[in-house]
Amino acid sequence: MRAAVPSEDSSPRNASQVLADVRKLIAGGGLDADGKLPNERDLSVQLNVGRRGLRRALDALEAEGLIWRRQGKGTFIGQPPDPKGKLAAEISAEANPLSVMEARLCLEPELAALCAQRAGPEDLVRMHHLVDRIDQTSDAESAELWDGSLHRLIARVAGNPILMTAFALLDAVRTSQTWQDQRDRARSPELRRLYTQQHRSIVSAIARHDTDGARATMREHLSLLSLNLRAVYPGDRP
Amino acid sequence: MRAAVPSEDSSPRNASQVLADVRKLIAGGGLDADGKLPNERDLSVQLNVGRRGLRRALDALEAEGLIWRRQGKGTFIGQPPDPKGKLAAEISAEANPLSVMEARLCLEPELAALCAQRAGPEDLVRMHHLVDRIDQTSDAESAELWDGSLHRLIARVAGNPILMTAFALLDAVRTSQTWQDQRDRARSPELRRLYTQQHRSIVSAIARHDTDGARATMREHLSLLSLNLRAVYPGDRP
DNA sequence: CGTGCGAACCATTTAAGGATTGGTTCATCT
DNA sequence: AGATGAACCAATCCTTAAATGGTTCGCACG
Repeated sequence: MRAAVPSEDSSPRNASQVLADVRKLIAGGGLDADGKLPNERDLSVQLNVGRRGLRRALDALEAEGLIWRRQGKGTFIGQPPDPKGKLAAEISAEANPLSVMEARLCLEPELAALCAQRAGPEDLVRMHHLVDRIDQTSDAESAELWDGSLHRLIARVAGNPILMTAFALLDAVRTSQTWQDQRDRARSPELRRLYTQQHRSIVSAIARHDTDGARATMREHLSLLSLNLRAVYPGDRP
Repeated sequence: MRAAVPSEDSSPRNASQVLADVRKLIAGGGLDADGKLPNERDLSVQLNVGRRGLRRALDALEAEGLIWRRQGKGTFIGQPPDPKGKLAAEISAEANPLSVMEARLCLEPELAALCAQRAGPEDLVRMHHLVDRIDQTSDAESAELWDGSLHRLIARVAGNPILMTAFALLDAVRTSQTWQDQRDRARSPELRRLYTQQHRSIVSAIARHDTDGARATMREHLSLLSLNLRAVYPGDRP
């Protein structure tokens, strides 16, 4: 490809082609459970572009909030987990799915409210990107990653260190547990549409800086999740 | 030593000699900054006792609370550090009094609501007892301690492991900070009466299992604290 | 037979070294 | 001047061996 078009105005075209290729890769699913992309050296060979050119595409996607990168670790889709979550999980007692959901219902509406107070234009653009990704992804595992990323971004933009750590603990517990049952992910198209609508409502309330609206829509979303969880995990209490 | 007294009633005497030797070592200083003792194998040679005998002495000292041991790590004088300590310190570096209060306003009303669902008779007795103690204590520092105990009890009775961990971190950050200004504690009799009234309202709502009431009264209490805090720490945001 | 002892084995933590991965710089080419 | 590939740098991870406390086993002695 590069050899075929070396003398054309290759720079803008080639860069946008690479960007499109990486987008396709991100959208295509089939990545590891942690959403890890191939390393830069492999990916540049795979996409037939120099590493430097690839990095420029990755820079753009990172700015959009669709990927995160860490030197020595790799490149991953979505938003990064807060490292304090793992630490917090070490000192926390065991939690079951119902108590995790209960904690989410207490915490995340408040985070959404704070996020609505503090979100800037760039944050909102990223949230919209993530909602789009959730919507457009067909495989359940990727949808889960994008979904988790949206919630991570909201928690981060909320801007409170202690609450962020609390959220990170929830995030760490949720992603480390094997009670992610297959049924939990087999979402009917109906349900998926409803979730997406709820995500859009949350982000819309945040965009309007509507604190109460954000709190209410997040609570609504999590209540629905809670209902579905209880159908799978009956129990008298968390 | 053992060779010199093999035929006497050596067991109790030898054991107490070993115990005394280890005590001397503990009291003598000259250990590392982290209070680490030599490993058991070295120490048994040093004190001319078998490892098994040494372990019996160490068992006794551990039971007395003078040392702590961890497999793979070593034996240390004193008590183990609080596992929350590192994480709380990290959070503290990013937090300020306003953000701590903000987190309290988000978290503690929810804890009070869960507590109202789950409190048993014994819990209520303890809560009333603590409220009485806060009321009856004349010095500000003690009142602060009882106050903290009440909030901790509420968080515990709420019964959610994740939220409990979040609260514990919040508590650790709060109590470790030097922002505990003396003015913060010099509460006028007027204000103290109001706080006590609020504490009673909270516990009363909890006793009635009035979830919304508990949430509202806790929020009211913390909002007043927040107001007073803002008077001391002006700032546009947490 | 019961108890103590040393040796051996087991389980957890730590440290070190090499491999992997992203971040940056340098030299060369267009 | 900008793009490119190669080389170098810095951070993270993984593996392995060593260090350390926890426990068991076999033997000796009273």
